[in-house]
Amino acid sequence: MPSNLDAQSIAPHPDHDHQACIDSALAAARELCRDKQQKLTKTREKVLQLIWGSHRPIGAYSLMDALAEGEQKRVAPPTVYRALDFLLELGLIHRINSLNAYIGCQDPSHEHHCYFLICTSCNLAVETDPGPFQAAVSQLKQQSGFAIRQQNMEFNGLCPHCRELSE
Amino acid sequence: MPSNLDAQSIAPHPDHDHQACIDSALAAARELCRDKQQKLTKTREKVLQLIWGSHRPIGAYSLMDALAEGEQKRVAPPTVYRALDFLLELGLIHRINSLNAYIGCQDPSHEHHCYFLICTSCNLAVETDPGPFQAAVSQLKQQSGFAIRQQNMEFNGLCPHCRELSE
DNA sequence: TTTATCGTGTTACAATATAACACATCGATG
DNA sequence: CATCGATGTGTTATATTGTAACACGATAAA
Ligand SMILES: [Zn+2]
Ligand SMILES: [Zn+2]
Ligand SMILES: [Zn+2]
Ligand SMILES: [Zn+2]
Repeated sequence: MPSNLDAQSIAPHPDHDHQACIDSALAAARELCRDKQQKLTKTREKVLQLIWGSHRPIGAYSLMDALAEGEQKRVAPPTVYRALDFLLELGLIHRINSLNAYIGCQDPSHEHHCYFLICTSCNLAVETDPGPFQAAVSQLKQQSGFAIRQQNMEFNGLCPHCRELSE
Repeated sequence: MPSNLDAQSIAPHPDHDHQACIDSALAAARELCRDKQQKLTKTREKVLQLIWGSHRPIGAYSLMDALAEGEQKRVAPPTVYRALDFLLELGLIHRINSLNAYIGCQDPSHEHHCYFLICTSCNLAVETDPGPFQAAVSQLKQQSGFAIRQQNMEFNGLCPHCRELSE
């Protein structure tokens, strides 16, 4: 996990140095692509950078709008979706199913399950450690007889910042 | 939870008496609507019944197709979505975000979080007990500072039946 | 140079969901 | 009984999210 997050919480502080998040995410992406012999093309890198524009999930069509900024032509949906598919495949981003939106992965260096806390007020999405849940998952495998391959958790509520504001 | 499920697993056995599932689901729905002073209209009841047609999530447009069977006219999307909204609101059904589809709630008598195991082969979706996960959730609340209001888990894998078939 | 592979451009379309407004039903109230 | 308000439905149009199919271009291996 990146180290420039609030020490008291896994949620990024509103005042944190977010450029550092972007830089380290892009650096990690380049490294991962080198390792896996995949090409981080201009389009893919731009999409990843835009996704890392915030810690909030962003939709495919918003990404198209963002890509269009300062350009002559808009890209068509397939262009964005191909980039998203590539980034998803490599684990550089996650899809938030409840929002039809995409967010950067905090730690793409190894595959992992998709566990998120999502603020219903400001849309902040924080990736969390699946570890503490694995005992319950094991039990569930036993009881259900399912061969669980993918875990996806999306919890909603108020982030620390929005809690303060709502008091 | 209904009692006509396989004793060895929380997954419904392929040969179980499914009509009993439908009947008890509809009975529970009528009771809940009476308690909450809500009207289970013809459309709403029909939609609920169709959703309970299987233990697989079904999409809104498939429901529209099913509603059209043997009828002169097709209903328009808003009709189905209104019924779905009503049923979701009352907790009679759940939405499976990863599939854009809807499935009957196993136990609508009290509010609870949405925890599902979903078979990637046959689409069987089994609702599971959030209980074993709550210790980890508490810890997560502490560490994240989030006020968690809603929990949604969707785990994918092979159901017991499909595991056997794939061996 | 040829060929194969990969990434992109472009057009059209599919699938899911909602907005807005008209109408009908029905029970409460006068 | 007559009227009113609340709720549910019908209807049309449209928004939002995502894909299929095929053509083109760059790159790199043979
Ligand atoms: Zn940041
Ligand atoms: Zn927030
Ligand atoms: Zn059944
Ligand atoms: Zn199965």
